[in-house]
Amino acid sequence: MTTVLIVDDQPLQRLGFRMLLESGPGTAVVGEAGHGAEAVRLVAELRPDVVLMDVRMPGMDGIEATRRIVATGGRSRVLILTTFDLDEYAHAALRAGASGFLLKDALPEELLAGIRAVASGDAVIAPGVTRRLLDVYAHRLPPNGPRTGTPADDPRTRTLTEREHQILVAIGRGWTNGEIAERLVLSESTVKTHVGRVLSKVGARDRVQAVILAYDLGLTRPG
Amino acid sequence: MTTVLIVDDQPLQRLGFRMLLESGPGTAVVGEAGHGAEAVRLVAELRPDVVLMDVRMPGMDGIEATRRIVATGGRSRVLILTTFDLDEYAHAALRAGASGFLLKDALPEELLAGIRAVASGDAVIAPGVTRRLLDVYAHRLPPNGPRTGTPADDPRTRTLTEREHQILVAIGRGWTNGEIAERLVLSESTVKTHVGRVLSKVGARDRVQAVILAYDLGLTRPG
DNA sequence: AAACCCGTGGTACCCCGGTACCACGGCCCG
DNA sequence: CGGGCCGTGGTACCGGGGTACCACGGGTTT
Repeated sequence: MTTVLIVDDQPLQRLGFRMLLESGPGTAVVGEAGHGAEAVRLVAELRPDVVLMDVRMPGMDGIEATRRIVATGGRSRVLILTTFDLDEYAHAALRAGASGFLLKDALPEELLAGIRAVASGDAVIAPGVTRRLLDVYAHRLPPNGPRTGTPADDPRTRTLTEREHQILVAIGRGWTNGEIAERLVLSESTVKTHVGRVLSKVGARDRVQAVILAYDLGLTRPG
Repeated sequence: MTTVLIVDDQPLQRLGFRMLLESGPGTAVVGEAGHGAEAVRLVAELRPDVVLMDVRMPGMDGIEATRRIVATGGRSRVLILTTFDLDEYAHAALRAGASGFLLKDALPEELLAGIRAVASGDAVIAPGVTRRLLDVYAHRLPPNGPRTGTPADDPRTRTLTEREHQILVAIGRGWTNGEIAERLVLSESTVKTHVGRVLSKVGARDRVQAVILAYDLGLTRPG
């Protein structure tokens, strides 16, 4: 019997997962969490075999929650679920230590299969994402996968600093450089410097594409 | 017994709705559709009391599907479901003839209550959206609601022309004016003219905010 | 026929955004 | 201690974006 913790900010979505998992034999839902912090807490308490983790959540997101769960060294394995088929996401998720990465538009059987696979120690990646992941990792990592060693950080892929992340979020909200300067209490020059670095790091040619990226990464939530 | 047709492009989400509706007494799921066109077809065939309609779908979206369903004059009533709490959305949905508008993060009980209300002829609007809707409609429409008569189209709220809509989508993809001109085979001057009109119509001060709007409206899909 | 909307195009102007390059203080780590 | 990295800031330059205003042909409505 595989025990599962469901993490998603939408009650209705959780219900769907719960119904699915409880209808199939071999899986049992031992808990639900509505955001990242709660997930981390419940994993420590319930020690589930598999954590079904949504990426986009208010407060602590799925990636960060995954990072912390994996860092505790427990035996729980994290299966990331997201609506979007985006490379950056997959990379971040796997770097955070997730054992799998599936899209929410997966068929119920695929999801069940994924949970079984992850529970038995395998890794699962959504079909569409696999090939591009391989393209990226194949030539710079040992064959046993991304979990061993730090992915070589070339400056282009290097993660954003806290400040830069903050700037990216601000861009994603549609703020002008002037507004960002105002709200973060900076000079516009500084903002421009940061924006420039952010754009070059994430590979966006202008702030418009950075906005798109912010949405794709879930940094900005519609509405 | 209220019959319901579920329309959502994500099988897992449909499953959640189905489980919920079949567990509660008084509601029965008579069918599922994965996109707008299928929804229109199935409504004509199954004549459900209520159509549970997602907004963001590939191909024909929920708004357009709603428009067509309502246009047929059947007795099916449409309850729109969306992830996002956005005015424009609500307006478009209600203009299209929907009987209700709920957010996907609603609690299961709220959803059931919404379906019951819509089935019995009432209108339902998500709490957060209600007030702003009233603010907009209160002073320009008769008290019995948006369904009677055309909402006075002042130029600011007037719907985009087909071309302008196309331009907005292009902006949402992150294209520069030059790229739009190239791909749509126009002069850059013309593109600028269109862009300007789009921005003023949708109330965006620059293309960055138009991109955000495009995401919020579901014109652009992440990934 | 006149009025209107839509799509197309142009000119002119200004400002914001992005880049290149540089500078300095604080901090941490080898 | 010296070398990075990070955050802060500046100057200078230029290209694209946005606005204002105008123009014309084709279609529909009045």
